[in-house]
This record gives sequence, structure tokens and C-alpha cells, in this order.
Amino acid sequence: MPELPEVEIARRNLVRWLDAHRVVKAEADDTRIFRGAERAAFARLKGRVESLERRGKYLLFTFEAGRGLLAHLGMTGKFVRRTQEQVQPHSRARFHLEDGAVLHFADPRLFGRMEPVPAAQLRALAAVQSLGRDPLVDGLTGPQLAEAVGPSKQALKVALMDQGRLAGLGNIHAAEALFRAGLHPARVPGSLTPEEWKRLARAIHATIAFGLKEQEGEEPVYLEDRGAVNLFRVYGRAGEPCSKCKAPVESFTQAGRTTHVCPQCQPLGAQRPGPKRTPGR
DNA sequence: TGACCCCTGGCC
DNA sequence: GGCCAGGGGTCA
Repeated sequence: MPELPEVEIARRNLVRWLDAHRVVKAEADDTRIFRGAERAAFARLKGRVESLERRGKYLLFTFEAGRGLLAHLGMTGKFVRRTQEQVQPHSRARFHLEDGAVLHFADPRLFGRMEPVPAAQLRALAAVQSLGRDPLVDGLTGPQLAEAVGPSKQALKVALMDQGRLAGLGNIHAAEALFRAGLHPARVPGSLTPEEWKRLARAIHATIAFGLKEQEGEEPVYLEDRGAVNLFRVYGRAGEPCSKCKAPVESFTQAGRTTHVCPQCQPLGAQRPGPKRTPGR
């Protein structure tokens, strides 16, 4: 699914496409990607895109004339560039460019979201305001991670995916970062040492960098959609031997999501993952 | 704070 | 043919 690296790749592609050619026409189908937002306002987006920012998994478009768009790819959304003749399955919204190309927002499951708003209001939207630190945009050190995630009473992985604490990590990259850091997803955030926070911050950066490197290119193919090729270290590998120690990778459910973990490389240790335990530090 | 919901392609 | 996947919003 689109998490921080996938959305960042989408942003880079869009910048490249939209820098070169203005939008001459925007149109969108009547689908639930607009939720409560005004679909007619989407059709008024045109001209040059002055800036395109990413915060967590959100894209913030600023068009000329003060028009703006907040976009979220949901779980299956992607932006692709096609010719006018090419048919794009599940196309929900389109930008027609002056060179004749068409940028489609394609989203089979309709979990994505488009919200046209005046550009001046983009940053004030609740969805954007409530986002925590973005590792790529804001940087992320061990102490900063500890400050953002440490106070959470939720399991470590659940807290990492809390967009209000840290913006951009989803189920896959959170699991991968924890594996790289050798930390169990069920650890209590308050129990991590400064050294562990540092390791985790580094692991998050490494996971994001890997995702960016693997997915750079014109056509988005999400890592988990690459057929038999699983490039992840633990995600989707339940029952397989761990790439480091050969112990079988395990999976369990946390907050309704599947978590993958190597019990050897990511020991839970002596800590009781039980509730209410005042964080030691 | 957690359970549920949306939605459909892909896989068993 | 049925179940699973899950980001994020909503609700109890």
C-alpha cells in the first residue's frame, strides 16, 4: 500500500509531469473519493501547479489562482500518466495536460480521498494539522522519536503507525523498521532505552530509503504487488525462515492489523507487555 | 480506546 | 465461493 515512500514517489512523478505541462482540464467521476468535499471544485483546478508537498501520506497541491487540492492514495490509489487513447482501469479523476497526456488518479477500492480547497486553507485542514513529525520532511532523530512515540500507552508498532505521533509509516514499513531495529512490535514504548530509540530512528530512515530506491520510476508498482517477489524482510513471510537467523517468522494481530516478527531477532525480553505500566523513562 | 466500516482484487 | 488485505474516519 502507499505509505510514505510510495506517496513520495508519487509526488516526485507528479512534480516532473506537472512542471513540464500545465493542466488544461480537470475532471472527476462521481465517486466516494470526494467524501463530503465539493467535486465541482475539482473541475476548476487548472493551470500551473506552483507547489506540491507531501506530509505523511497526504499530498498538498497548490495550483495557480490560489486553488488547492488535498489528496490521499488510501490503500490502492495511484497516479499514472497515459495518452488520451489509453484506457486506464479504475480511473476516478483526471488531469488533462497541455501536451495531450492524461494524469489519472486510479483507485480500485475507492479508499483514496480528494478534497479540493483553497490553497491557503490546505495546511489548516484537520487532517493535515493533526499529523505528527514526517521523518523525511522534518528529520527524525532518536530523541525526537522518543518524544513523539514514547508517551504512547499502545504497543510500539501501533504507536508508530499513529499518524498524529509520526506521519507516514503504515503497517508494512512499521513492521520492517522494527525488524531492522531488532525491536518487538509489542514492546511498551515507555520501556525503550535511548539507544533503542536511536536504533529505531535509523531503521525508519533505512526502511524509507529502501522503499524510495526500489520504487523510483514512472509507473507505480507497489512492493507488495510484485507477484512472487517479496522484497520485505519480515512482512508477508510468516512461517518462512528469518533472513538473519533462520528462525521461523511469526505473525499475529495488533489493533486489527497483521504484524510480522522474528521472535529471535526481535525479543520481547522480560518486559510485561501488559497494560498500565508507567513508563520508566 | 477499540471495534467496525468502506471496497474489490487476488488468492486459497 | 469465500475470505483476506488495510488507511483512516466514525462511533459507542
